[in-house]
Amino acid sequence: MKPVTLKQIAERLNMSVSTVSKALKDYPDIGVDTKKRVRDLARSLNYKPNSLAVNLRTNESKTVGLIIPEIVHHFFSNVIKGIVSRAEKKGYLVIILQSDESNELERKQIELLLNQRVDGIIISLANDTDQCDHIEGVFKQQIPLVMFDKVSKRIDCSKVVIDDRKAAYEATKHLIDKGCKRIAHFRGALTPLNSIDRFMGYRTALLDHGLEFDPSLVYICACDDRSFEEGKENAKKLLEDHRDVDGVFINTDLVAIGALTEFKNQGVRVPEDIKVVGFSNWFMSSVISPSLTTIDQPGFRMGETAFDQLFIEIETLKKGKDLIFKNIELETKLIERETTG
Amino acid sequence: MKPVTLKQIAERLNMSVSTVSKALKDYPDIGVDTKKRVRDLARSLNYKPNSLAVNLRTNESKTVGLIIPEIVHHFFSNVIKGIVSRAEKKGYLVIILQSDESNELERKQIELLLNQRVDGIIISLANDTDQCDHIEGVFKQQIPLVMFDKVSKRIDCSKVVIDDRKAAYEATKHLIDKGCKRIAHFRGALTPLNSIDRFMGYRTALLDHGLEFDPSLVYICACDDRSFEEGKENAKKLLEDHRDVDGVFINTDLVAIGALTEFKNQGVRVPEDIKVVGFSNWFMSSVISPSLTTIDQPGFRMGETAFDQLFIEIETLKKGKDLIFKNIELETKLIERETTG
DNA sequence: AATCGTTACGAAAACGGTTGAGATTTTAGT
DNA sequence: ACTAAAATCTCAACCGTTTTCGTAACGATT
Repeated sequence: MKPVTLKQIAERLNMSVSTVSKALKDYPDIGVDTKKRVRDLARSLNYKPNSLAVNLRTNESKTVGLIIPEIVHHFFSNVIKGIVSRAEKKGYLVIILQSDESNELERKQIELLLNQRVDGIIISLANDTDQCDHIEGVFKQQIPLVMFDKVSKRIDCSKVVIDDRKAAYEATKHLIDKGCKRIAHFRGALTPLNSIDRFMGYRTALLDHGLEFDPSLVYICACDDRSFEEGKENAKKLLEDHRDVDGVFINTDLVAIGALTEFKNQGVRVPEDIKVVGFSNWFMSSVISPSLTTIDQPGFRMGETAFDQLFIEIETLKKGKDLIFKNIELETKLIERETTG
Repeated sequence: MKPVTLKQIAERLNMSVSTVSKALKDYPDIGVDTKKRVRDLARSLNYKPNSLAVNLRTNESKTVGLIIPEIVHHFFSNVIKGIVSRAEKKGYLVIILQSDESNELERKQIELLLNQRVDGIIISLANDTDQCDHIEGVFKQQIPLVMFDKVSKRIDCSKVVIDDRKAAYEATKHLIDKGCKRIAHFRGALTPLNSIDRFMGYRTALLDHGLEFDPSLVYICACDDRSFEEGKENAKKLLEDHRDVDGVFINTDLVAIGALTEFKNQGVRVPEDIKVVGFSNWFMSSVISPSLTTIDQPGFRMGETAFDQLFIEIETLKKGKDLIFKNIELETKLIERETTG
């Protein structure tokens, strides 16, 4: 009923616990026949080491923590999947927590993970996280931490990101190439780095191609769970303010889909009257009509990469060596679909 | 640098480790002033109990395992969110694994979780899981297990489900009420219980309302990552075989969206020529055009409920009492949208 | 016969906390 | 003053493994 322990095996075989332990771990100082006897019995009793004990002894938990702003989200669930799949291969388990875009929750959850003695942490910061002392705490405990997607310049650690600026530049340039002369931008919140970078990419692309940058064409949205509505609202405002706009680059697919809906409701034709480019390549963007041109943000690979880097750092730290932080930028690509057709 | 231990506190205060431990846990046999001294120091040193040690001693890990077929999935990510949020409130952490709809992986992952000594397991079975001896193993270890969504009749345990049959009945009846006379059904794979139940609900609804049940109107799809394509393919076949069909009830929203796409491509008007009802109420169903009438499957609440039940069972088992398995059915509701407008 | 080197195993400390059973001191009751 | 009863604190075992160090046995070497 209760799981078998080394002790029970030792008693049955009339040997000491240490011998059994060593036999199972193939220590050279155990006789071959003893090893065989131990292993046979262990197998037949279905012995599995108690990880709680192993963890305590070895001072590692073989688990990593993952904190993301929102679980129900195409991009993040892809990241989760990437992390989980890599972790499993390396014998690690993943504990998931959701910060709900709240800095405060994020703090608590980091505490939680530290108390749980996770071997490492992967995090995408909440939107309202600007001060990061809670993150510093992680390094004090000698636990590696990798950031992805929403990162902070303030913290010195490995980061897995895309080149938001470049991607946004490409998206905007695509609109220009398609003949757009007056291009609006629905940007994300003001603090997150990636939202800033996308904005910068948009602006640079305009200026590089001899188009005027007009701040009144930039609309802000929080990109939270109201994204879709925000897209509609911004689109509505846009149509009221600027009837001459012929292209929009939008910070997130979901917002873009909201905008598309509003355009359709008001009889504005896409792509004939306005062309639209989104960001992230949510699955639904490929199945709506008109399908949405967007930037593919490789969530799955970001997850994989983030874990791989974390794993390297865990191993490095175990060997007592110094960490070398990497800034890994993954390639994005423009997916051309009907909204810029 | 390294986390503070009880021992260190004890030494500083010239008392024994046990006194410190008890003081922090508010044992009645420790003096009030001692308690205060201990607590003050513990706070100032930022003491946090080492959960690895606590876990070993108390023989509980304060973590639960969750196995789902697919992480990147609107329904499942909602479930995850529900579970994680409830677990966190009760001081539990959640380890997530993905079975990828593979029975074999499922086995391994259950092993993994058992070795990790999780306090409980929540699982939605893989499509191809029909024999369940690996699940029996969980109960042998006295670890509670709760199934949700894709459950098995073969296993005696608590289950959180929706009344698939009733929901499917309602969906089909809705089509009938809207005037459909010849209603097709795109069903899920053959083994999963919920796919069978939905099929039964569909059939019963037809018969109850004097419509003929025609097996050739039933199409099968695996509902895996090719769902969207499957929807298109089935729709294509349907249009080839049965031009007279005026309504379809489809096992999953994503398949339905694939079907809608094919209908649109072929110039079949929805809802005028064919009315469509999906299942699950994926977020995207509300933002596509025409928006999809569907059955709302409360993923978040299912997650919450599953964890709550698991929690009850964990507590029950701790007290040494016998478990009472519950079969919890959550309410679904029909969301009427444009595809049956 | 004393020394040495192997080989094969065991004892015991450790990891960091929990907890019941004493031990010691203080307080109260007669 | 003497004892019973509280009140407070410490001991020590324990959870299941890992790992260092010690040592017994035995044949080989000098």
